[in-house]
Amino acid sequence: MADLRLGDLEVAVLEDLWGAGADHAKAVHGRLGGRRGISLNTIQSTLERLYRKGLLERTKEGHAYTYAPAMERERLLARLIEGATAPVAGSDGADTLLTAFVDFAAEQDEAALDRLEALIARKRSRDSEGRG
Amino acid sequence: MADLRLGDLEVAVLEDLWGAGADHAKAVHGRLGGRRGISLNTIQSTLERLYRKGLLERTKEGHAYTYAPAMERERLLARLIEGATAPVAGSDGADTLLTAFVDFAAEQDEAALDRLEALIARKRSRDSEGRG
DNA sequence: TAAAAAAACCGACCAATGATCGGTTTTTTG
DNA sequence: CAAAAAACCGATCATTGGTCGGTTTTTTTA
Repeated sequence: MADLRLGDLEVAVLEDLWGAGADHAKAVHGRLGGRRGISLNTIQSTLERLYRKGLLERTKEGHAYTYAPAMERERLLARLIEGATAPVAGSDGADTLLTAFVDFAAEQDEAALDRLEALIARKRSRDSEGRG
Repeated sequence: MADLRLGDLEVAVLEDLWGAGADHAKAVHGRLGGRRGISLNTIQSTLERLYRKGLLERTKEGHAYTYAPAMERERLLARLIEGATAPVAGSDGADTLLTAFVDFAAEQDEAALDRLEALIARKRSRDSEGRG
């Protein structure tokens, strides 16, 4: 379940469903198909692939599947980070990766470190509050 | 220069050179080839590919190339994070990604958030010191 | 209930990329 | 100059994502 490769269309479909919440292949195609000149079949295959990857859930409503994201964007991002870095992040504890991320964040913009700290604080308070 | 896919062998070779600092194809093959039952040619191709990707530098010493990592592990990790997440990290500012990372870190182990904070603090002081 | 419409399902092809190497040329060097 | 070492060239294979056409199954609906 580790490494997760996503193509352009797969990401586009995910984006679409994060926006729409849950929908049928046809509707997704309606929104993305035109812009890309892509057939409904292609969208169906892509939905199926995302489903097999565990990134979409689906339920049969009447005759057609309704697809919905199986996780939020943040969760997927976390898995992508994990998948992309795990093979390279040495076994010397996770600090290499934490360091790398701090460097990365600092490169983005000056205020990023502040926001990162704030998010840590919020995460802490939520966790302690919510369960324990 | 964005997306960066690394195969198993490519990562193994990078690891090897982060350890060795700089070396010839033959030496890398000496260390990795046996374990994998891989030919010297395969190692050479892989070094070449990594070189083309900008992940290794090389200089001709005598008749053979000496390859060395073009960046440290942390820098590569940062690029992998960027490459893996950029297509999915919405355009709503970088906070989605920061949040995802905080979640990810928190999942790793309890103390990770503490270390992350410490690293932020250190990064800050280094930066202001260095070019303040 | 039988035809028409809709959607799933199946299988196929293409392109890119990483792993893998054999063989040939070039460069050293003894 | 001959032998050894390494680069260089090109070729094959597997996997994966994008792309469909055609067939079967399921629903409608006339």
